[in-house]
Amino acid sequence: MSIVIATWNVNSIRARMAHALAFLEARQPDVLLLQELKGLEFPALEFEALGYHSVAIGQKSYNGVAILSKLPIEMVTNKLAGSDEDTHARYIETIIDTPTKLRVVCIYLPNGNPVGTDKFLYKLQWMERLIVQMAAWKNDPIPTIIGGDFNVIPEDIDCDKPANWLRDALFQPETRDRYRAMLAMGWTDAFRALYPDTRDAFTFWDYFRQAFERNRGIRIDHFLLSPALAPRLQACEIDKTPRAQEKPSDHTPVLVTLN
DNA sequence: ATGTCAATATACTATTGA
Repeated sequence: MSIVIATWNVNSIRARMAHALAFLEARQPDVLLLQELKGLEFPALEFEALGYHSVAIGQKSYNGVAILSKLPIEMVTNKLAGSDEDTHARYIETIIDTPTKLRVVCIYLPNGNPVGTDKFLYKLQWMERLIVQMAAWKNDPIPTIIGGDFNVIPEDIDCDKPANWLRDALFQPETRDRYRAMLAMGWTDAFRALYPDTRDAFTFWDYFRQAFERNRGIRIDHFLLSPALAPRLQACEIDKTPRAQEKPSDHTPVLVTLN
């Protein structure tokens, strides 16, 4: 008895609907986390026709996240605690009956570029708020999985060439320190735990300069497992198929299998 | 500095965010 959870930044659900439906048909994950919906409308009925319930929080033009689930799903909140001013649609927290309860959290962590602006400070503050939440969940009886676009390049081996990313918010020491603080608390990076030395395993490639064809990418879409959940990690796979199709998202899906 | 894509307003083009 195992459960498969996938995450994918689709870069507009409207533009990527055919890709999303094809991915669900091909891989049949039990749960799919989506980021960067880029609109207020969410096509819940089309996903329901494939047997997926959904919860979504949209925003005009930017951001937006959703969770699709074949299993019963209950929305807990769509706001990350710790700020009254933050109106971005970047967070959904749910409980899914697997049939034992599992806390499934979908995040679209702020990009933070350019460094030295309010955007970068917002990113760091958002990470601080998430860390506070993760500390609270660490000892909760319900195991937790956090998946999504973290906009963090954790280590040098998670990019094609560190020199290309030195000025990028995704690669700053402040950013990486906060990600490492999450791991230091006892959370597990699912992909890296299974493949500690694997290089050139990326989840995002820029649209320009034939970055995908040359595999000049970064690994920024992650699954973090709470200490109680980590022993149930079975597999983690980056599926590059959707990125190779016509008019793709710049990200490709990651799938994790839990027993 | 460059490059590409998607959404939107400024609307057969420019701006913004990524």
